[in-house]
Amino acid sequence: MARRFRGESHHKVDNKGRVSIPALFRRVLEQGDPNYTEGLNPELVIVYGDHRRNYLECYTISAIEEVDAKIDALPRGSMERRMLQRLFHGQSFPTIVDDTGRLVLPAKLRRKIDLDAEAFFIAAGDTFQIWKPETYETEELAKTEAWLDELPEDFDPMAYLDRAGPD
Amino acid sequence: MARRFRGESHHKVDNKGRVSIPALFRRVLEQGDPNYTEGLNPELVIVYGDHRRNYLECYTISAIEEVDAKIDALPRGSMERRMLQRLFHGQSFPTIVDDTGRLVLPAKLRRKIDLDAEAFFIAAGDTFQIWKPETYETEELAKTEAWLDELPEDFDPMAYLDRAGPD
DNA sequence: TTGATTACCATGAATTCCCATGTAAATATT
DNA sequence: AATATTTACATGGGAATTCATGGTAATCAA
Repeated sequence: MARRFRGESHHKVDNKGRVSIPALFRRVLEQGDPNYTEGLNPELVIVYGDHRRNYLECYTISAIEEVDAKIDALPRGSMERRMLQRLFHGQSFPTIVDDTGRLVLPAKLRRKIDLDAEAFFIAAGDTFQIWKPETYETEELAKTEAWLDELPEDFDPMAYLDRAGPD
Repeated sequence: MARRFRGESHHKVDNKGRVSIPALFRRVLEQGDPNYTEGLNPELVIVYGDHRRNYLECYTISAIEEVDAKIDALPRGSMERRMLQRLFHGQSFPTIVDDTGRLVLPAKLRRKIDLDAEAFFIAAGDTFQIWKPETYETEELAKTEAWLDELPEDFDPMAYLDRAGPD
């Protein structure tokens, strides 16, 4: 597996939709773009999904190519394939990091996740997500808090690490 | 595989049948036309199929050539070959992007998918589709909603990615 | 010769490009 | 260790370009 994204941070979004990508994430995007060479700017793909998803998920080129290959392997005409094509090919936006390390989020994408002056970036394995800070707090945190609350007082999430094997 | 189409958007259709092709799709059409050179306009092939198909499927030149090659490889006189020839050779329309990045859809094609003032474009792997927005919503979306409803409450379609797959 | 198709021109809005600046982080210098 | 120097980062502004769309004139086909 390629290098992973790691970390979280907040960045300003200007009225043209420009937002700085966390510097560490940029390094990963560079390494994940087979066409990237020193001096150039890496490409990436933003998957925004349907109305049920309220954040943007960003893939490196090699990560999205892996997804594409899996989709291609599904039988033509199958519902699974159509669903995934719609999500990854239709509801997505290919773009490129600009010279100053920013991403330009078109109005359509900003509107979709109700983003205004600030964006919250958080790593998620081989992708990273962009959230409206308020949404992240109310939805995501509340969700995991609730989940943790159902577990025994002294439960250690690390326990899950050993459950799933090395696949 | 050549560069993929990615994204979705709505565009106006005027009464001459002119409709803008999403700019990103144009780039892919250009790259997929072996005869394209800077300044010229790329060609493409629109496959409309029989009455059962209610959208237009657009192929780059190299994508359609791949299809043609596969058809040529089928035994002469076989039913499969005849079927595919009818679909890809008969029920299709070769055309070219105009100087302003638009496609001109002849009345016949518009009538076939009941297109009027607006068209919905959506990428699907190495082709893109043109739908009447209402048809897309009622047929495609409704169909997948129904399908999703049959799955467990918390099922994540992404799970399909890991089922099949070349790796 | 009339309706349809194609070629040209026009325009506002959105997007990209290029340059600028203050600040934090890293490195080098006494 | 303390200070100076350089480099990387986050952010902002305006000019230049591309896009989506509409209109009119020229050309074609029946």
